[in-house]
Amino acid sequence: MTSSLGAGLARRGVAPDCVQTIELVRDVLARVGDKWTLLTITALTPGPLRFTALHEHVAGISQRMLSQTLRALTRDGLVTRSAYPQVPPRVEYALTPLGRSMSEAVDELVRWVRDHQRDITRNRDEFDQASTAKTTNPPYA
Amino acid sequence: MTSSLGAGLARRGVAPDCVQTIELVRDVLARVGDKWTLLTITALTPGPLRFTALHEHVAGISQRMLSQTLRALTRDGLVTRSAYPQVPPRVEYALTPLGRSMSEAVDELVRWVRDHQRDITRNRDEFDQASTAKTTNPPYA
DNA sequence: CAGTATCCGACCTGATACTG
DNA sequence: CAGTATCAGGTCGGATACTG
Repeated sequence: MTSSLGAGLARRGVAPDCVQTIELVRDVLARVGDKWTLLTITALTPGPLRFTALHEHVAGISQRMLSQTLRALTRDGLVTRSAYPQVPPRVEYALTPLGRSMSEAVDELVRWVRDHQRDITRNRDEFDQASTAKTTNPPYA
Repeated sequence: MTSSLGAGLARRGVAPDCVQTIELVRDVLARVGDKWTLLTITALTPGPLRFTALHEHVAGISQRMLSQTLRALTRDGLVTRSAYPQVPPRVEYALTPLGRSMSEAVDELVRWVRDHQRDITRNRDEFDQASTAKTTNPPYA
């Protein structure tokens, strides 16, 4: 079996710490899957950046979302926030070793998606076409 | 560099198909990170299951959400839906080879999370404590 | 510069009820 | 059995305006 999640995670009555794990997994997965995290991490991969620089690199993000995303990443220890007491203020964000480590793990998945991109989009097209078709001409009819 | 996303994805002016890739990546990541997908896939890993069986295996899911999750997975070609024309109706869901393939890729990430679980929760605790502390006793003060 | 505060619409989710 | 329809509550994200 493929599952490092353990057999029967979805069953009722799994061990509490296993449940805790699955929740954290979903949590991390959800974070990396949210609208801006992946882009932000990618922007930080070459090296540290200041808030404004990030704001420019991650096209389309608002200050609010960037700030929020960075705080979440910092909280998890994936990114460091270094504030230098200057006027005007200067704050640099950088990936931590943990952050890079995760980034690499995520990259596996990124690679998978890239390798199977065609399959997925084709499947979607077929599905959508079939769904549309059934209104005018049901399959198997 | 670690990035199979390519350098500068977050920059303006990246190649269109690269943008398409990143969007699909986020899309897949978001799906796998949503509340029920991982649990559903895990439930299907041992073998095919009927709708009601899934509903029982994935504790806490509503019919609505299960139906929605399954449709999304089916659309992407990760799961097959086989309806047998009987009374009462019988519908079986199963992972496709593509679905298993993705499940394995995801498992890498799952393993990573499990391996770094302690780090993350510790980081969070420290961060939260520091945040709370600053109200009563600012750090570095 | 590096954020925070506020408002607001869109979307996601769960609960409940109904159907082929 | 295997769903869909509908509604209410909460959350997410963007736009805008303001601050140390």
